[in-house]
Amino acid sequence: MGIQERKEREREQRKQDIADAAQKVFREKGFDRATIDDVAQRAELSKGTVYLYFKSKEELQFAVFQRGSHLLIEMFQKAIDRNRPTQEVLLQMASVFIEFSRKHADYFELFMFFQSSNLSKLNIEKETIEDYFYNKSPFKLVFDIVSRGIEDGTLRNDLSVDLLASTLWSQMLGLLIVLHNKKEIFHIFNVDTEEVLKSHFEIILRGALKN
Amino acid sequence: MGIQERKEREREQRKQDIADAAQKVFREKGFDRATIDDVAQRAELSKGTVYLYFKSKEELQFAVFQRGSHLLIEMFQKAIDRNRPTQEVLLQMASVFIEFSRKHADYFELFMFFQSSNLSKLNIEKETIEDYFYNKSPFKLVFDIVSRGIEDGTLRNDLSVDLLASTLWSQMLGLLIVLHNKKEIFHIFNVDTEEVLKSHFEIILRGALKN
DNA sequence: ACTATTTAATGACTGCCAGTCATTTTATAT
DNA sequence: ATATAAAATGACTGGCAGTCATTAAATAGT
Repeated sequence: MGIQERKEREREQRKQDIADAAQKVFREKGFDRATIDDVAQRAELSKGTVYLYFKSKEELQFAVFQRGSHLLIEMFQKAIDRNRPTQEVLLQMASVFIEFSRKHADYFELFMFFQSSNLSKLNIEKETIEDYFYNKSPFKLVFDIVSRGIEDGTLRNDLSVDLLASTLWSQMLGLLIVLHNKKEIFHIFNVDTEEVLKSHFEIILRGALKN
Repeated sequence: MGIQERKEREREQRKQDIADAAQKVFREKGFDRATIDDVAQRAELSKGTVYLYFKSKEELQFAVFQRGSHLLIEMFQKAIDRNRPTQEVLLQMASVFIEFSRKHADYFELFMFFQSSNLSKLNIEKETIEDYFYNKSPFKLVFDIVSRGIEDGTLRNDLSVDLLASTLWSQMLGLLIVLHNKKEIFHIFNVDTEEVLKSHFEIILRGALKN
């Protein structure tokens, strides 16, 4: 009796279709201006149906965020050349992240949004959020490379892999958030955001490499 | 004819009163749940009057943010002991910032909100925002101490004061944003946010101090 | 093939609220 | 005392997230 399974697949497909529609609408109008009716119309469904698949507008937003996250993972994977020295790979990843924040600013702004909200206060299925962090976060890739870096002696070994990876990732993500769309503001202080990134790497590398 | 001046003062006073009310209401209900009517009622004024003084709910939010920023400046000033070595003063400031993000989480969440929004897209008087960055940002204090640190040889001198100060500030603010309210999430990766802060300083100090 | 039952989809409706604006009240000028 | 200007009011509008009673479609039972 494959009916259960087929229904399961169909349900998943519909969910994807709605997320597709949401993605387009959010990109076109921006999250705040977009309405659930817009999304429903785009997906050729009624508003009520959208709510059968996503419990809130925020959950829909989280679904789009996850797609952005997935894109970042792909970009990382494409960029990582495991034949190159670890330091180079790490810098390459950072560079991909910077590129992501610029070329896919709409996605990156979702990163900013969810970093800045108290996830537990959002009307999103807890399971959905946990599944993301357990299974779908791009951080996992960073962990792999940092792990290799500590093993091959590139990175300092007085901090645990978990800790060093978490720290480097958080610093990078945090910095990108603070710099994003702030060119003009940094110019008030006679600084360009590009330079800040460069000096970040100057400081971090000196601080994180071995010896 | 001091009527002009008196009126000016009264207007400013009323603005403060409304901001006071907003601060209380936002703290009690949270920004999203709070309504302008709540604020008006708290200030014993009508909704329309609130809009005579603030052009949008966001502008009211920005006014409260500025109070938080002012509090942070005061906390910095109280903590800075210019007789102590620069490295110690810098760490002391970082420690105050961490304390601020915890003990005044409602204010800090406004920092997060405005860092994560595109300021130019908010319905806030441009002049208000510029005035803040030019005259009221706590970053200025960081700049002073970093400047001293470069002069007295504590900090590396191959980066300009503006640049090093901007970088250290952005790293710290970004990291606090990423860590805030994320204890549980970091635990998924076997890391505590406290440790991340410690290792941040390990890395930054090694990377930013001279030689 | 027909009927009953379960599952999916619909869209009119509700409640809420940011922001507006014609009207009223209060303060100042003449 | 009256005219004019400035400040305050609150009823009203438009828009939208989320709900739910109703309808339609799919599946199961006989």
